Amino acid sequence: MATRTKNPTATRARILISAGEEFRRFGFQAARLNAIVENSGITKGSLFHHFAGKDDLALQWLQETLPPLLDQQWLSPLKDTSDPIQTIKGLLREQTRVMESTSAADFTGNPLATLITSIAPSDAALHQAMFDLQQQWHRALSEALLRGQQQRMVHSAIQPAEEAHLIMSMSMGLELHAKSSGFAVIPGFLRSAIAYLDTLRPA
Amino acid sequence: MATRTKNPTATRARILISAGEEFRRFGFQAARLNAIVENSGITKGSLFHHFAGKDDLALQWLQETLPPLLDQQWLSPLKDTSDPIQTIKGLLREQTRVMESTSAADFTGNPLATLITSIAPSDAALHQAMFDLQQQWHRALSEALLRGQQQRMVHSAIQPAEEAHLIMSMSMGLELHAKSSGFAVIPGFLRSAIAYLDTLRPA
DNA sequence: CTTCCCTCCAACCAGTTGGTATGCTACTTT
DNA sequence: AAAGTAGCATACCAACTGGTTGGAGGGAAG
Repeated sequence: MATRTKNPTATRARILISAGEEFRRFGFQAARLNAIVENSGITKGSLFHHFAGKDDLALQWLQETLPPLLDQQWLSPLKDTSDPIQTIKGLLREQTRVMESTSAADFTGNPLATLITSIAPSDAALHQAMFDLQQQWHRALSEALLRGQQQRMVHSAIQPAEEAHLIMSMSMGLELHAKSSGFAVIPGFLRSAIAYLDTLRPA
Repeated sequence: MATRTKNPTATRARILISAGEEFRRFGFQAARLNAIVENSGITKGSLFHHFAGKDDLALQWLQETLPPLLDQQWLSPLKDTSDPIQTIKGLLREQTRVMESTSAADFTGNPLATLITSIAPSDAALHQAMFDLQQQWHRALSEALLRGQQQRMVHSAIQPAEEAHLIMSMSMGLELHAKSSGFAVIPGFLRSAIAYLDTLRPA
C-alpha cells in the first residue's frame, strides 16, 4: 500500500506540472506536447488517457492552477485590506521580487502576461478562461479601491474600475518590458508606479 | 520594362510583408514558414534564396520594418515637442485608436508587445534587436520629459528615465489587457493614464 | 548570339508535430 | 477467484516543420 505502482491522481498532477512549465515558458501555441511528456517522465499514452488533447490539457491546467495562483497573489491580499493602495504597492513589489529571483529563462511573475499573447482568439474555450481570470482580477482591484474610498484612504474623485485597468496593464506590461529590456528597469518602474499610486490618495 | 518577370527587390519585399503579417499575428516561434510562403505567392526556394532561414528572416524584418514604425509612432513626435506630456497623451490615444480600428484577429498597436513574449532569450540576435528598439524608445521618452522639465512643462522632481519605464509598460500592457479583456477596457484605461500623466505636471 | 550568372521554382528531405491503435498490468468488483 | 476496467506504455501514423536540392528561365555583358 505504501508504494502504488498505479496512481492516477499523482500522474495527472505530474503531467499538469510539466505542462505548466512548458506553457509558461513557450506559451500555448509553441508548447510541445512531446516535451511535456518527456520531462514529466510519463508517456504519451498516459497523457492522452488523462486529457483529450493539447487544448484540453491547456484548459484544465489553466482552470486548475491559475485561479489559486491569482487568488493567492492578488485576490486574497486585496480581499480585506482597508488600505488598498498600500496593498497594491506591496503586490507590485512582490511581483518584481519573484521576477528577479527566477532565472531569465523561466520567468513567472504574472503568468497571465506570457499566456495572453499565445492564445489565439479562435480558441474559444481558452480565451474565455483567460477572460474570466482577468475579470476576477479587475473586480478584486475595483472593489478594494472602492472600499478604500469609503474609508477615506483613496481619493473620492477617482473611478476604481478605470484605475484598475491601468494597474493591470502596468503589471502585465512590466513583464514584457523587463523581459526584453532586462531586470535593470525594475527599480525605476517600481518607484514611478508607487508615485502614481500615491496620487490616488486623498488630497 | 514595365513588367519584369524577375525582380529580386520586389519579391524580397513581398516576402517581408507576408512575414511581417505572420510574425505580428503569431509571434516568432509559432510563425509558420510555409504560411509566409503561401500567402506571399512566392515559393520556398525563393525565400531561402533571399534569407538564410527563419531566424535571419525574422531578424531582417525586425531591423528593417520596425525602426521606421517606432520612429513614426513614437520617436519622431517626441523629438521636438516642448510639451511632452501632451504629446504622450496623444500617442496613447493614437495607439488605442489603431487597436480599435484593426480587427481583433490581426492586431497592431504596438508591435513590440506581441513579439517580445515569443522571442526566446536564447535567440541572441533577435533578443538584441528587440533590446535596441526598446532602448531607443526609452531614450526618446526620457529626453522628451527632460526637455519638458527644462521648459517648466514637467514637474522638476520626477525622474524622466524612471517614468519612461512606467509609460512603456503601460503602453505594452494595454495591448495584452485589451487582447484578453476586450476593447471595452480602453476608455477606462485611457482616462486613468491621462490622469496619471497630468500628475507629472508642475504643481 | 553566346555565355554566364542571378533569380526563381518544384520536388524533395529528415525531423517533429499532435494524435492513435493496441496491448500489458495492476486494481476493483462481484 | 474470475472477470472487468482503469492506468499506463509501446509503437505507430499522417500531416506538417524548417531546410535542401538541381535545374529551368530570363537578363545582362561580351
